[in-house]
Amino acid sequence: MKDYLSKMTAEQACAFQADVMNIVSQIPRGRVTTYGLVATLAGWPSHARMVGRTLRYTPGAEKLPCHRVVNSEGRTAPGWSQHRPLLEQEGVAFKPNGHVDMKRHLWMPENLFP
DNA sequence: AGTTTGACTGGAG
DNA sequence: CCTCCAGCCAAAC
Repeated sequence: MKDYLSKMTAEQACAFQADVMNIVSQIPRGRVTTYGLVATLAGWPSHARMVGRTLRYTPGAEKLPCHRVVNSEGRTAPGWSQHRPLLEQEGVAFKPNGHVDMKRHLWMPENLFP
């Protein structure tokens, strides 16, 4: 479970990874979410960077709609030229500044915070 | 064992 | 809006 006082064990890291994959796979078409939010949903707040790493390096992530994950400001991943086009072809609107219009596309599960 | 490195974040300038 | 920075934390050096 959440254990902010010690490092992740191999099992926790694996579970975290699985949770991230599971959460990302549920993002509806044409919607987006953020790294930090995914980390929180997985039960590990403050691990946004870990989410990014998981989506980039974990085999199997390519099958997921990982392009529907952007940073908290609605910016696309640096060094990934296809990120923006992939979203645009799903109907995601970008603001003039090149950021995703989060107001319109940010997705959150229904039963997030009881 | 100490340092650097990010598909991150929020705030300052 | 942009860049820079401290805080963040597991992984890779």
